[in-house]
Amino acid sequence: MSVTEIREHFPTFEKELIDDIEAKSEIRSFTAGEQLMRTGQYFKSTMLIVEGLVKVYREDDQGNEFFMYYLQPGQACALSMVCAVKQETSQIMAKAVKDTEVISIPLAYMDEWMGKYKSWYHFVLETYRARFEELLVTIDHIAFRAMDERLEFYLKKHVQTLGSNIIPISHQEIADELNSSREVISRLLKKMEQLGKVKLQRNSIEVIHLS
Amino acid sequence: MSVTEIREHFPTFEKELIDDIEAKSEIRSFTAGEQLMRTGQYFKSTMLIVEGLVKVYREDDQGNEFFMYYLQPGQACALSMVCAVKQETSQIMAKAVKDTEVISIPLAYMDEWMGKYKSWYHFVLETYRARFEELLVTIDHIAFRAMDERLEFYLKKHVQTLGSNIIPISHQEIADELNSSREVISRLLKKMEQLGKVKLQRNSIEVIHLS
DNA sequence: GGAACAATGTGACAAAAGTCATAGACCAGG
DNA sequence: CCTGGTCTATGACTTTTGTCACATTGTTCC
Repeated sequence: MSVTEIREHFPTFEKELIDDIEAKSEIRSFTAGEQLMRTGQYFKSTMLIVEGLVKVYREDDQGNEFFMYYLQPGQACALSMVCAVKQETSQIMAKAVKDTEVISIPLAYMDEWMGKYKSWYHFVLETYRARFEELLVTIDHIAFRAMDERLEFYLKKHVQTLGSNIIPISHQEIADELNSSREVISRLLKKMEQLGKVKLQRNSIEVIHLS
Repeated sequence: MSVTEIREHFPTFEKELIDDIEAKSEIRSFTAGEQLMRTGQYFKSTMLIVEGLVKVYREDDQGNEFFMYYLQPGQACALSMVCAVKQETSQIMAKAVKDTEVISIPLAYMDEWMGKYKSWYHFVLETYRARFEELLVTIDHIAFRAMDERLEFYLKKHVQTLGSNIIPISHQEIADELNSSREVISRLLKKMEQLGKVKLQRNSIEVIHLS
């Protein structure tokens, strides 16, 4: 991991912090589909995303999963930070969607830098705030919105995150992530296609325009 | 606010921190039913609960509200902390359930103490973690559970929080907080009464035993 | 090309939750 | 003790979502 690369994705970090990161952290790579984190796991480090895309989701005892949010380069997993400090276990799962590189920072420095580097302190707090807000938006949707609206929101978010209006995903996968059933998603998608909002192909959805 | 009182509710705080709090914070009182915080408000301070009980809930554009969690003495509002740092607006509402006293700490010290007092630093992070976890539990419930289970959970939480198995609340209020309708809640409660789980009175519910 | 499999489409039905209408029960103030 | 207001009960109905069964269409790999 070069200084330039770190600076590119974390532009607010001051020089000394970047040096410290370079000296003390470790790069870890995950191939698409690999788990970064699973329920019940203890953390010994906190992770900053440098390359790729990570999906964060919740899973209950019966194996139902539920999509929460994506992490992109320049972001960090709030839970790995917050659990790290108290040595608590995680209640969420994270999986690499694309091939992914993360900076793995040992727990000890996480604490030390909070006092030492203003930019690190702000980064950590901003990470908490951003994830907290995302959870609130998630709650809004599942509490207040019906499935058709949630599906549109889900597609919109994917278009933004992937930077492409073609989403490579099956109806079954969407159903899992929204905790619904395949038939329901298929029906809603078909309705959206008739309204000209999307175009359906096998294993992918082309988003034309959403409200 | 006396040193003894602060120490009682925040036993982990070191002596110097308590002195600082005493010197620099302000006590604010709210009567039952009063709003501590509303959507869109800017924060100039962060609040620690000393006495009473505060309900934190979410509200959407159409005025639907949605119960998130209670704050009790010894706890703090994570959002007031996290928003404070970035001067962002809040997306939640907080209301005093009982008469409530809070320590109001100006934003400036919040930051300063993070570096200065280890116990403050840990308190803040633990606050984030705890609220984050509570949000995750909330998401689990609305995503994975049906209304009957959610209702039981809601009642259980109230019994714990209030320290009494008689909950003074109307069916309509419960319906609002679970984002359901009064009739649905009435029907479910009636079913629970037939199963011997609760006893219904006007404006209150006596919890006998929940699974 | 054809077998085997994955993904999608669709009708019929069930279950859960929301809505509407209406009535009775309870309570507070005059 | 009557009256208006709030709270609760309940049947009938609609809508949404979930489930089941089965047909159809692509895809992959011999």
